[in-house]
Amino acid sequence: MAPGSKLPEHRLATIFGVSRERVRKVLHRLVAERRLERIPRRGTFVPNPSPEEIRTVYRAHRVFETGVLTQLVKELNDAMMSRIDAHLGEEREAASGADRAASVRLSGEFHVLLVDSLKSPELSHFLRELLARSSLMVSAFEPARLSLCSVDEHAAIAEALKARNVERAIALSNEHFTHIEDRLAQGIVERVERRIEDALEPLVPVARGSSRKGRNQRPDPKARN
Amino acid sequence: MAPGSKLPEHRLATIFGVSRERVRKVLHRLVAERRLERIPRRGTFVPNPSPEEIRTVYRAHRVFETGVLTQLVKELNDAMMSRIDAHLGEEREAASGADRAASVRLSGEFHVLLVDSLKSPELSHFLRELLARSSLMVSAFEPARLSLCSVDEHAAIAEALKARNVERAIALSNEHFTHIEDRLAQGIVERVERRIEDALEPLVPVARGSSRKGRNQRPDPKARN
DNA sequence: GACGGGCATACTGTGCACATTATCGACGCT
DNA sequence: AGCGTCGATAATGTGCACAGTATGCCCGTC
Repeated sequence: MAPGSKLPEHRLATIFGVSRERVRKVLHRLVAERRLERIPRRGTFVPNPSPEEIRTVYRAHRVFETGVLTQLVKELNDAMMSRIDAHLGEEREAASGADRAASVRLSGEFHVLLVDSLKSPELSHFLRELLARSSLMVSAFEPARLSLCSVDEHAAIAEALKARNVERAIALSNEHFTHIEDRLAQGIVERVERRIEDALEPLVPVARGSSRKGRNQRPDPKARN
Repeated sequence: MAPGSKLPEHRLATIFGVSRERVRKVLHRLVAERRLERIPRRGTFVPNPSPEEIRTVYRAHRVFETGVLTQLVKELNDAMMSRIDAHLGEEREAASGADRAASVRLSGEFHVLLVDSLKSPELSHFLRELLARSSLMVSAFEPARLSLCSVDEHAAIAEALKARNVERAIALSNEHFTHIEDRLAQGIVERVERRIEDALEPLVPVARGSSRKGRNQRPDPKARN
């Protein structure tokens, strides 16, 4: 599922064995959630996030969690703290173990746990949409390093919360998201460099033939899913 | 457009002179934005917000704007302040004048102005969805008093922002939304009382006849738009 | 050899018709 | 008279087929 690849409705329908209308419905929902992009009369595409978009998404994360932490300090009780501690325990276990998938999932759920404790479906829903977009960007630009959220940074935020230190919790949270953003930005420049190399390769003298370059201008004509 | 009223697809299609599929698409989008409710195989309805839902929406407003104000104090510059002042001027003008519609619109746009200055489409989009839900609740429970946002409260928040006083700005903002929430809660109890009266009326002895109570159990069978 | 216009193809957009299901009135029973 | 069941009706859900359009290839021309 490379960024920029097209998602033809009929192809998806045949792949998943459902009708095209069903595919359309799902695609429209994903577009509404900003997880796909749609150009009228052209088709639906996997978004290719620009550095600017990455910046605005993580800026949203920082502003949002600032509000969450400020409110959370006012409401924090023992039950919440023990839930947070339990979650950090799970995170550490997954991080030390080999279960990369669980580690990634738990990393995101730390922030979900914080906002869910405020008991506002609107806030929870917004964070989940933001996380979905972040995950997409991560999977696009960080196929290797899967665990972006550091457990230690989560633990530090939790410590500041326990100490009822709003300023410190906010500062740590903002740094936390900035770390992720910076690593993504690093990933994107690496990707661009790789693409430039790929684009330049056909131009340097290639000894042995089979240099079919007239057809299939698209980067991945058989892109699926 | 009374809360709880049903929105039949075919009827809307004939009213607006478009195909039913077009209506369906719009209804689904509005449902995704939580501005309508849909029960599978039953239909689409104008939401009848419960007190609990009102609480969570304004809680979201408070938490969200807390984050916005905290960030805004760090970034505030002269251009933004002058934009805010200009907006407050417009609000005052509309409030003193007879243009109720403009007054309501500008009241909401004050908060939009704040979040837009943070230059994150994600944050702006979320606030607009929240405002759409708030407006719906206001129109449902406050048909008379249209201007819920007080211009003075907006001005006070702006003053605290100028003074770089984060705590005060947040406190004023939270109170501001709590005021709106309380007035809505008051509106909802009044509405409930009115409904109870309406429901009780047929039970008290009615002198003159035409008490058709067997048919049309629905509160408004001819509900349109 | 390169550029521009025309044509074939594939994909998206949309209306339509049928199948499915919930609702409401009526009838019969207890 | 109240309640349960059955049938008619209307509204929703879904697949299908056609229309409109962008894309890419091919050929003709400069």
